[in-house]
Amino acid sequence: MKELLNPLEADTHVKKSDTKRQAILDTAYRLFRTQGFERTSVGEITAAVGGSKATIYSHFPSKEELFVECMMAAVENYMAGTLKHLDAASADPAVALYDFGRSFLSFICSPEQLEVRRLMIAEAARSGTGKLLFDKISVLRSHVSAFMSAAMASGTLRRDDPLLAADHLGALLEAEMLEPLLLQVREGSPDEKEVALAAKRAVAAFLRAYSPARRQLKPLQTRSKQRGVA
Amino acid sequence: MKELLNPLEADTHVKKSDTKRQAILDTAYRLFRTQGFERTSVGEITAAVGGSKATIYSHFPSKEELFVECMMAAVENYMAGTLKHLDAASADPAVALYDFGRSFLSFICSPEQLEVRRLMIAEAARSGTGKLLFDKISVLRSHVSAFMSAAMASGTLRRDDPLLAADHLGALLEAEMLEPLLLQVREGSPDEKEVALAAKRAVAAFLRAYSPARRQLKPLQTRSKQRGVA
DNA sequence: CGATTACCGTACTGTTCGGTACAGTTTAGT
DNA sequence: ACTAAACTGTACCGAACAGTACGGTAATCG
Repeated sequence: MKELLNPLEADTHVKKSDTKRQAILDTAYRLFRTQGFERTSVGEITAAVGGSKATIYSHFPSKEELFVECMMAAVENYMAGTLKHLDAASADPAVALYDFGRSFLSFICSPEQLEVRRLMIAEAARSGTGKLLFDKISVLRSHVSAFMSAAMASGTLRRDDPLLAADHLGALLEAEMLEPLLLQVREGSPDEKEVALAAKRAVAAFLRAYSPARRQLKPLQTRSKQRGVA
Repeated sequence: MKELLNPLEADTHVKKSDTKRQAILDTAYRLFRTQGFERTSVGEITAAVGGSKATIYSHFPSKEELFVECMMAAVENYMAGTLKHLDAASADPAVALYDFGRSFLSFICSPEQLEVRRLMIAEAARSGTGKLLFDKISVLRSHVSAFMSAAMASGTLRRDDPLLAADHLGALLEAEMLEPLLLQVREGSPDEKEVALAAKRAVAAFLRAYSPARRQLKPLQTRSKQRGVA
């Protein structure tokens, strides 16, 4: 019953049990996250998941490809964690932005996501894992950008490059907490209250920066043209 | 003549030649930056600097401490690169912020600084190197915060937490470029024109967010209290 | 000059790692 | 029950690694 879920996933190897494969992926993912790629040995994964090293190498051709599959699962998880907070668009864009910002920041600051972020940056050059995550982030960016575009069309935000506005919102959200967390100067994740306050300050600053201009201090129609990635 | 420059630096080892020590540090720093800690072997450093492995181990007790010394030099370099653009305060705070933002962003986006940043995040847990960098960043933050404080006192910026304003400015500056560069989705550093445009957009958004309020939409005296690091 | 000192080159030790071989054991489909 | 596949345990290989030992060389300084 469980083998017919997808017959074309045998691109690399033959078909094997799926539960074992998933158990290996889960354990390897956890160890890679907390220890990094080089400091995690296949023997350690074997001991943690239980079983034999040969089993791992019957499911994955190398440690490298096992790592890449873990990272692909990680970015899928990233998307599931961020995009689900984007559909509930409140009537007031201010509270919609705040709700999104708070849950987004809370997700970003979770220990697992911090570990993934560190790992992605550390191993960005390896097998193009960095691009893997960035492409997923781009999807999120374009979603936020669509929200911005709509808010600009309805007049609740000033007319500007919606993608730029999305980048600025994301940066403001991360401004207070991300750097010390990535550099591990604090021990654990911040609590929800701290996150909520940082998100509140970030959204407040964003709304001040992107509220509609009261007077035409600057020409409104200047849309910056093709600023980088589409 | 050169041995009397500092007689108390022999805390770890005896006094040796300084030029060789510096050559080892420079080479190791470059290799660590481009390849990371684990992927750089002492033999590789030896081959690149010329000489023998025993010489390295006569200057540094272990690979780990050699790495830490490299990172300390890196953060010193970081401070020298960022703080020097902060003194030239123009009359108009807008152009002062823009000048600082552009040079700061250009420095941050240089290949060497990107490599250092990746390395610091990757090896943040090792010997507290992450805290090492963050403490230096905090010095920069407090300098920018002092500038903000002065601008708020003179009425050119709205009254708010100056440290928060500094964080928001820094985040806006990095908003467009840092993430793809850290994840290595682009090949090299952006050119000066791109950096200047991103800085211009960031400073424009910042000035919109932190220009003095025209009317009292929100109470002005609400200073957020003790937001994290002093 | 003589002696101390830094440096070099090479070989070595002990360990760890990624990956394989293989024989035995469990599991699942029919 | 029979069989084929997946799985396990252990042992192994070759390579790479951090760090050491040691004899030889070049430079520095009295």
